[in-house]
Amino acid sequence: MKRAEAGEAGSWPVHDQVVPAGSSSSRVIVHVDLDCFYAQVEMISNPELKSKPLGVQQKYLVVTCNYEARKLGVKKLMNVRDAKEKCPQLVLVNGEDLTRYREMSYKVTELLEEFSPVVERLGFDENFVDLTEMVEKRLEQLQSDEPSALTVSGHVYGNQRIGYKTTKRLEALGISSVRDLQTFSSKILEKELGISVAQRIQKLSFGEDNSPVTPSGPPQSFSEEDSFKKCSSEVEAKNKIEELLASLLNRVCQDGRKPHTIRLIIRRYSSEKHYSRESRQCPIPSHIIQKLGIGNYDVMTPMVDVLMKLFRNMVNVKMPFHLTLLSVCFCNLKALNTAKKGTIDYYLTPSLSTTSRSGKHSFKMKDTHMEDF
DNA sequence: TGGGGTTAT
DNA sequence: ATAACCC
Repeated sequence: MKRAEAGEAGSWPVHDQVVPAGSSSSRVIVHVDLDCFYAQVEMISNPELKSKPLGVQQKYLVVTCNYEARKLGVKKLMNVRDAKEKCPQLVLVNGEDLTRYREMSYKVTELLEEFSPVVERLGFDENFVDLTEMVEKRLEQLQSDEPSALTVSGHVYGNQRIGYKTTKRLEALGISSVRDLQTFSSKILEKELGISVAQRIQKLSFGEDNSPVTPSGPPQSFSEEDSFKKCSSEVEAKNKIEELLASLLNRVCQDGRKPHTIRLIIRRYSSEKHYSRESRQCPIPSHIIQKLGIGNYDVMTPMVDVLMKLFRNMVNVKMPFHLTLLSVCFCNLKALNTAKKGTIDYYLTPSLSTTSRSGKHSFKMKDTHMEDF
């Protein structure tokens, strides 16, 4: 059972299931959910914060806070004004740069991968670990050592969080609780939501989730975004895009793989709630891809040119415009190593160094190939 | 509502 | 390219 959360039973009708010992279908999946992760990272960085009510701020939101702050009435995603009003002593740190959170997040995942490689990430602060194999092996070991009555049982809890849109559609059908969903006609639900969504959520309503834990592996995309009150000129947009791109290039450089697609995302100002984004993407020209490992100096300008073309494709710069968000995304990541084993290119990777700027590129031996010798 | 991510269509 | 979902 995945996504089982004992703590959240609350008002939800809970469906406990006994997992029989040795049952061939039972799986052992641990859900590791770190609470107030960003705040914890900040407290590790600066232990003086540990004794204080701490909030992590992004723009005018307190996106998360530590327990001290929670005791004093601060909630996740609370307005900074409201939070300060509730808790004037609240210490705020800026958490708009996710670099350290992302790094710590992957450290947690890597730690869990030592128990089993089957670890699925969900956001930066949740991991699902499939420990079935480990448990089965230990069970075998125990049974051969001491074949006394060995019974293992556990229980799982059904938990439902249906997404915003689906919630609205279900409400329209008069479905507002898990019980309602359990008893609702499958046929009608399938007609309303499509067979895929209908069957899945109805199984979930009974606490049945047999979806596998899918190892996340390295990320499929890298993106950087920035929101703001107003961006209404091309120059302004270009400056912001350059900032986002610079950070992204550093990240891509460290990752080692090469993105083959680039996307620009905008959010236009709208007085209504609507909150919708638009994007344009295109393949990254191959001559730029080739230079990607080498350092950012040579790629910055041509890449900005590409992005500004995407920008003008979306935004008519001859007309007034008002944007509230810009985001750049690298995706379609490829393991760069098209080089054949045994050739010199296979063993060498372009490297950042002082000589690379003067036109003489340098190369580093890849650690992963040391074992080849 | 931030600044990210994923998968399905 | 967008929509919907997750945190």
